[in-house]
Amino acid sequence: MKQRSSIIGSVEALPHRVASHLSREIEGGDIIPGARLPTESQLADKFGVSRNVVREAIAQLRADGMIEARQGIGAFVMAPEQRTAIRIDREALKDQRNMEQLFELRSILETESATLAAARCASDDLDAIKAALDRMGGEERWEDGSIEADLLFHRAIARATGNGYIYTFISFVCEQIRQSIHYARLTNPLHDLVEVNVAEHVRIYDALAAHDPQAAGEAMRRHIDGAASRVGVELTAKINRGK
Amino acid sequence: MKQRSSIIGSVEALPHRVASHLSREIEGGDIIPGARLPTESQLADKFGVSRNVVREAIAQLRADGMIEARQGIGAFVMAPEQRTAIRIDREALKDQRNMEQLFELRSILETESATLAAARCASDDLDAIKAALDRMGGEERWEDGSIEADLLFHRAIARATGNGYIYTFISFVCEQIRQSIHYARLTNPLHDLVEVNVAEHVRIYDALAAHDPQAAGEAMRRHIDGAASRVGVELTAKINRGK
DNA sequence: CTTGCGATGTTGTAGGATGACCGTATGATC
DNA sequence: GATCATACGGTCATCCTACAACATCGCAAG
Repeated sequence: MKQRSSIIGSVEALPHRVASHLSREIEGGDIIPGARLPTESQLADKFGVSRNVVREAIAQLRADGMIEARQGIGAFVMAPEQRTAIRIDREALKDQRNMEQLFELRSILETESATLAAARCASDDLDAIKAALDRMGGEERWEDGSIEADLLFHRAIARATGNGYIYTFISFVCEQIRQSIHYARLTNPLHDLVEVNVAEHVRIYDALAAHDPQAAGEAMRRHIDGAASRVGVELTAKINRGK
Repeated sequence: MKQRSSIIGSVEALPHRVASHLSREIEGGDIIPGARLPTESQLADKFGVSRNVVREAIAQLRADGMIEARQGIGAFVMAPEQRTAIRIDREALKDQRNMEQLFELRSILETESATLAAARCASDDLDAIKAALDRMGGEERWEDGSIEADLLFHRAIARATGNGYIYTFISFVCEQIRQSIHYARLTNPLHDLVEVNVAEHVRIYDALAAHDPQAAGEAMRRHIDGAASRVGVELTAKINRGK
């Protein structure tokens, strides 16, 4: 079959490209909430793809609650508040300010996570956290393994809160940050900073093991601040949070 | 065209039903991460739908990072940690314990949101918050309008933090809770409780207007606790959070 | 004026055809 | 016998056409 003339040449799949394009148009305000999208056929012509591809793209956006399609009428843009999913634009994180804000959110979640975990964690929770910590301090300080153990550590704490939503949200935010960092600079030895990083984790673990919520929370907050500065993000806007 | 024999009779669209079914199978552990899904044709036969429908369902799951399709090989289940989107199962919120956990997460986010907002909010931010408050206390205390103004109030505070991610996360969590409540019990007069609710909001606003972070945070925490108990959810596991 | 019905447009679903890509088996070459 | 090129079947990616389900509008009959 002859190849249609595509909009852009890329490795990404067509539905994803169409979805991204529509998503940006909606996010950017080109199409206001409540407005109707062009028909599937029109979109197919516009992007130079088949109607089938357009439908798959719309299926993705519809799953997020970004648009709503009604049979016989058309597809409509929905208000951004009633999304059924949270999605973070990886591109936006290249902006230092956005990364800073995401770190601030992470700080909030993780600080409280550590606080709750200190009060609730059982012995097996502590074992899991300790295991992750050992992996970090162990021989596999090389790039990937270390980062993986780092995430494992934080997830283990989140799990120790006993709150599945906290676990989900923290996992998500951390993963977004990790991938964004990993993408920005692939090589990151800096062994002296690794030592600092491990030391911060040890302090968190000690507070958790002592079941001291306040100490755990503060250790975690300092750690996130440190982690942020280590990747070049300064949480300048530090407020005198209720401490 | 003759109607195929569908799995279940429902008003939901076919792709969504297939996606939900697959999602539950993955979430439930029936298909472990890394495993390969049946081919599109097999799934089409299994669900009694066309391959087109299966592809739309997979498109949704793929957008969430739940599965990954590789041309020429098949579709594979991915680890739950590397999802690219957060989605909350509305069904699961019917379980009191899950609702309780979601409220706890909301408490964390909103408390810190109020704290930050108190330190950062500008006069126009306060105006927006005040406007929402007036709408709540105003004449439209009837069901929907009141709840809408309530959400508007909380969103205005989140916006005043200047952190877009905090706004997104809080909007999302609040919306999930609202829809779940709205679904559970459609009628909710209880006018005396409405007065209490408004009073709590006033206290939050006063703290924000006074730019008192600690007072704002505590007022918000008390409000969320109160809101939870008003819908029958007790945040029993209250910890001595770093006060 | 109201009501019913057809025309038209839109999304939803079915089904088949072809291209692109992957893994493996087969067979030729050294 | 070992190695490498090629053929083949399986699978996803995309395209196309056709029809069903639903909504809206206009027009004609009552």
